[in-house]
Amino acid sequence: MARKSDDSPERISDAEHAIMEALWDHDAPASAQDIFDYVAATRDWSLATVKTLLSRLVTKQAIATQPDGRRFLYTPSIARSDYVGGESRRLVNKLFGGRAASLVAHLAESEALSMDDLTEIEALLKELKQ
Amino acid sequence: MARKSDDSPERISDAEHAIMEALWDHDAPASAQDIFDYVAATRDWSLATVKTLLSRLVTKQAIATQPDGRRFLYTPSIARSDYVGGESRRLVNKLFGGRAASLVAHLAESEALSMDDLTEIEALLKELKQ
DNA sequence: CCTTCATGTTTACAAACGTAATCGATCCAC
DNA sequence: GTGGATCGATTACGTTTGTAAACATGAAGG
Repeated sequence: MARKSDDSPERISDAEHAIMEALWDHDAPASAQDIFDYVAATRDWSLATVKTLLSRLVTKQAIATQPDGRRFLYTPSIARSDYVGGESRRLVNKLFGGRAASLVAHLAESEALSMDDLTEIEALLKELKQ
Repeated sequence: MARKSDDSPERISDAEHAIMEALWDHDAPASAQDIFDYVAATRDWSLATVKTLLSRLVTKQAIATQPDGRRFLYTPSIARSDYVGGESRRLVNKLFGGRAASLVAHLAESEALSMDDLTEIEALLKELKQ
């Protein structure tokens, strides 16, 4: 048998990720031009580049298209929080043997967390624990 | 002018990272063969592949060599904890706008943290806070 | 000495990525 | 209806990555 029509969530590259962020943020279906305008602030890309990235994302099934006249509107087909979760997990697996607590420990020890952060997290944990 | 003899810590790829882990773990200077034996457990690589990755890492100045007879011994030139810190920060910047606390929040909410993890982290925080 | 083996170096090659130009079709304004 | 603007699709091209074979060289054994 073997998987034909797929499952494996194709890896999204850095440049592609910038496009995804634009889509997530601008949370209605957006045209290529919209995305281009949006990312122009941060990335110095040509419209052509944005279009290329959009097609690649469509191929990877990370976004979906819907026709709108003679153009397309694009929508993310995965939720940002799922993506973020996946990437976080990847990192935790790769660097902390899958133990998320180790990540937190590392952040804390390396002072990536301010005192305020600590307090905030502590409150959060308290809430989650009960 | 422009930077000649460099600074920017060259990005380490996934495959290269596996080599780094081997070096960090096997914490004496190691030969290519040593690394090969070491990673054989997890990655089905040929010795040639390991050698290629080692040279690339040398080029990227992530590891240093010291001659040992007619071969080389390799040593990481960056500490694992620095690397881990850098990668973690990268992720936090990319996905959480630089706010590490958001990462923790996300892990917690998405139940990437078990009850035990929560307790463990809570204890950790308590310790760090005072 | 000559063969064999170990070792680093060079070269290889396909896939993914970053970045874009070009092409073909369509729509809009004159 | 014609010329320019606008779109998606196709093609391009250099770099990085994954994976390795081929090559050169020196050591070691017989």
